Amino acid sequence: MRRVVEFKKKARVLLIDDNYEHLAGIREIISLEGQFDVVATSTNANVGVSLVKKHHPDVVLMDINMPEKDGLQAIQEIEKLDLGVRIVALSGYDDADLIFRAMKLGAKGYVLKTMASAQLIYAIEEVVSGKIYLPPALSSRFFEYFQRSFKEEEANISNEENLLTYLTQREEEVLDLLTQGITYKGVAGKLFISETTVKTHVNNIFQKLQVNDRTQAVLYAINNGFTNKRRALMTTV
Amino acid sequence: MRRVVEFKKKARVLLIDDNYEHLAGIREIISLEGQFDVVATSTNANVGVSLVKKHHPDVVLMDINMPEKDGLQAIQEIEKLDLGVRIVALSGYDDADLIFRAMKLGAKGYVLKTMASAQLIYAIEEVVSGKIYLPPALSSRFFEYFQRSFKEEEANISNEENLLTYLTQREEEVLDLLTQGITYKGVAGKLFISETTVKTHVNNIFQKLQVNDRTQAVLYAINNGFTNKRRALMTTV
DNA sequence: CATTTCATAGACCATGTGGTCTACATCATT
DNA sequence: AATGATGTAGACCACATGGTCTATGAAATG
Repeated sequence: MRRVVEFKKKARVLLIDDNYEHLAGIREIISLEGQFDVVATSTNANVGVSLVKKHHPDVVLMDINMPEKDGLQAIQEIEKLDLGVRIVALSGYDDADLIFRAMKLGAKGYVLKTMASAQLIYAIEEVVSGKIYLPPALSSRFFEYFQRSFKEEEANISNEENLLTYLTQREEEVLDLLTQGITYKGVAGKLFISETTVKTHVNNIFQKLQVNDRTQAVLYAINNGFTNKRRALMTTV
Repeated sequence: MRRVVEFKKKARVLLIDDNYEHLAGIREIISLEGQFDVVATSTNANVGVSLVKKHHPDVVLMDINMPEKDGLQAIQEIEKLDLGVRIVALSGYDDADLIFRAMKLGAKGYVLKTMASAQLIYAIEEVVSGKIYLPPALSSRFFEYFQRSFKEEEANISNEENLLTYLTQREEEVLDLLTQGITYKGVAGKLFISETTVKTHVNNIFQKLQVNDRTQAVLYAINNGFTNKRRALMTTV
C-alpha cells in the first residue's frame, strides 16, 4: 500500500463578496485552515466572473446579496461557462426563495454568513468532494418551498373546474393534434376522417372550453395540464 | 413553570405496506417505542386510502413499491383529500427519481427499509413536529436529481439556437400578444398600430421562427422559454 | 453620406378558420 | 321503443389569416 503523504493538491477557491470586511474575514478563515488555496478575490460580481474565467477555480464562494450585480445572475453566468466550477452561495438570509433559486441555478451549497466558520469549511469540503451540501435548517426551508411551489402549480391546474374533462375521447385526440399546430386537413388525414368532421369536433371543443379560436384552445390545454411533451418532462408524476 | 407530565397525546400512525412481514415488523418497531399509536394497517393501497379517510391519522407510512396500486398514486390521492395528513414514504430503493416524485407529490419524509429502526422513528418524530425529513444520503440524491432536471430543461430551451433571439423588440411584443390568443385586430388595438402592420410583424415572426401559422409560433415561444404567466411561476430565476 | 435595420402601412389574393344548421348511424340508457 | 350522447359528414357563408410585393420615414451604423 502506497503511502500518500499529504500531497493531494489543495482545492483552489475564489471569493466574491462586495463587502470587503466579509471578504477579508472569509479569506482569513479559509487560510487558517490551510486546506484550501484562495486564488483570487473580488468585491464585484462582474470582475468575479472574469476571474473565474481566468483562474478556473475548483470552488467559488459567492455572496448573493450584492447591490449592483445580482449574485444569482453571476451564478448563472458561471454555470453557463460549464467549467465544472462548483459554487457555494453565501448569504445573510435564510430566505427560502433565495435558496431555491440559487440551487436551481446550480449552486452546490448555500451557507449563511452567520454560521460558524467550521460550517463554512465543512460545506466547502463536501462540495469539493462532489456532494451537494445544505445545512439541515436550510435543507428544510428548501423542501418546504419546493413542495409549496408544486402545490401551487397543481392548484392552478385543477382549480375550480377543468373544462378539459368535458371533452370526449375523440375531441381529446383532435385537441392533441391542434396542440401540435396541425391544420384541419392534417388532422383529418391523421384521424382518417373528413375535414368537415374535424371542424365539427373543433367547434365542439371551442364550446366546451369556452374559447373562440384554436390558439386559445391550445393555450387552455397547455395551461391546464393537457400533457404536451415538455411539460411532461418536468411535471410527470 | 408548569410541569408537563408525559401527557401530550400520542401521534396516530397508519401503515400501508403490501408485504405483511414488513408491515408487522414496522408495527413492532413503532409499538416498542411506545410514543406513537398505530391506528390501522393495510396491505392494500386502495384500502389504505379509505382507512385514511376514516381515521384521519397524523402520519401515514406508505410503502411506495407495491405491485397493484402504485404507492405514489396513493400519496397523491391522500394529499388531494387535504386532511393535513403527513406522509412518510417507505421504499426499498434510494432511487433519485422515486424520491423526487414522492416529495413532489407532498411526502414529508422518505425512509429506506434497510435503515435502522431508530432512523424511522426519528423521521416520524420530525415529520410529526411539522418538519420535512430526508436522511442526508437521500437528501443528496434529491438535490442532484433536482439540479439535473433543471439543467436538462435549460438545455432543451437554449439548445442549439433559440430563434426567439432574432426577434426585434416590437416583434416580441406582438408575439407576446399572440401567446395570449389575441387576433390581428386586437393586437393592432393594443399596440396602437394598423392591422396591416401587425400582419407584417407576424409574417416576419413566422419567417424568423420558421413556422407557418400563429399556433406553431405560440408553441415555439412557449417551448423555448418565452415567458408566459405560469411558466414564470415555476421557472423564474 | 450611403447603407442597413426597423417600424410603419397599403394592396391583392388564396385559403384556412369559425359559425350555424342539418343529417344519419351507433350505442348505451331509460 | 324512445332518448340522448357520440362520431360522422355536407352545405353555406363571413371573415380571419397567411403570402407576397411595394413603399416610406426614422434611427443607427458604417
